[in-house]
Amino acid sequence: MTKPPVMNRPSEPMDATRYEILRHAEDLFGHYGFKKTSMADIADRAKMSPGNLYRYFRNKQAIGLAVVKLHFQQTEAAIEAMLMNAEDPETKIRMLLVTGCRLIVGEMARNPKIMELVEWLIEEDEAWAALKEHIDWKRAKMEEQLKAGIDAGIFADRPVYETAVNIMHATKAFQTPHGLNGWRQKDTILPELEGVLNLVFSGVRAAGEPEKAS
Amino acid sequence: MTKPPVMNRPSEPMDATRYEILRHAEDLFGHYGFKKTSMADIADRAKMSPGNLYRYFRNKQAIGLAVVKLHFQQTEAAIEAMLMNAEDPETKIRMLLVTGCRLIVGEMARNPKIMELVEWLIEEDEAWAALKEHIDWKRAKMEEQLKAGIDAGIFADRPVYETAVNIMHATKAFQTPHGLNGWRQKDTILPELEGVLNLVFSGVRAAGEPEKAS
DNA sequence: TCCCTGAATATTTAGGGAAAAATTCAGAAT
DNA sequence: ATTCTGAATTTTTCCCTAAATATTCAGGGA
Repeated sequence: MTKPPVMNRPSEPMDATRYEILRHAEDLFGHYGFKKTSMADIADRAKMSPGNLYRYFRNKQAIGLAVVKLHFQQTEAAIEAMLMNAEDPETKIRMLLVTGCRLIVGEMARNPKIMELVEWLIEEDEAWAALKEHIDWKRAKMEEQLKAGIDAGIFADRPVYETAVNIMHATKAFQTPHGLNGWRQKDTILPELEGVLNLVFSGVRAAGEPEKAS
Repeated sequence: MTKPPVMNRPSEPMDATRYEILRHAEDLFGHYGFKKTSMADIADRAKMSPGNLYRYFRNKQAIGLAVVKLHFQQTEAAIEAMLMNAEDPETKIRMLLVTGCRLIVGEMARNPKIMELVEWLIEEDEAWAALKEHIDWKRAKMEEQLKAGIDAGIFADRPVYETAVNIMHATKAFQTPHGLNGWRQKDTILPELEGVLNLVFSGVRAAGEPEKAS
């Protein structure tokens, strides 16, 4: 049984009215979609006049963006929680990426309207910065684990930032709603991501073969 | 994992009329875009009546698809030519992917209208099979080189099909018009692909560390 | 002053008929 | 028989206006 998604308490300071608007907006966007939800609908639910919404948000898109940002925050919190269960750096990196992917896929099934909103906002260049922040967050987490793995002698000693960026690129198609749409059947995604991760950790070259200058 | 058969891809039998239609259609699609080119336009250029087009193509989409297939064939030919310049398997695999990416990026700059057509056809599920064939072609080429590398002792001895699939997934975002649109500035793509390839060939783990069961 | 309302204004969307384009087809041309 | 034409038919797009919606703003109540 799946509980309906409950929004987390936002981490940024946010007054009660602002939060009240977001709560109802998320609910309505999820039910009817972003475009079919009117400012009047939101105002009704939040028991205020349409005009008042503009004291808290520049416009309707800004409300959509705030909802999306909350979802990113939730995802990050869920990933943090997951990471507590793992011991070694490799497993943590795998979890970081697999959990992220699983959450998006689950969200696309459970809450397609919100995912449409994310995609649309990204196309409109609105959510680009937010998505980039989320990706940077993941990459930074990964850097920590790469560092730990190198210190433990498990990973080859290579620059962590560059390596993290490369891993992010190699798994890019598994991490954005945009990229995930490229797949036809969503149920093969996780094994495929596992495959890429196996490759990424092992590499193609035989042990002892020198690296090529590219 | 089950390997799909690699089928011969002889271009469909193409008589002079059929080719004449395609020539002009490609030209018009490139100039005005697929949707703004009418069957009447194509018929005019090809000096025939609109009705006659339907003796050679089921409908307008089929013409678009044929144009796209031609582009895939051209790309494959260009890649084949490139591969002749390389000696060792690693360089060949790198070229296979880098050249493919470079060609798409170049094509997107030079011929954006045709790339839009590709994307649109894929969304309409029309060109999906053609794209899949193209991807399978690349993957099969890669398998050959993996095999050669393993035989030469340069690559670790792992199943070539699975490895090739994983490499394709890891570079997916660099290989489809769809995926490439996810990038903001196209001029950083090639270095980023190089980075992913370095990672893929070297792997993250330190030499001698055992592989994990995933 | 601060928070808010609701009517006024600006912008976007929806519906429906006209125009254009896609597709079909009866039969002409070769 | 085969290839092709051009008008007839079906489907899609375009365009325009009414209606819906987004956004602004002048002012009301704490």
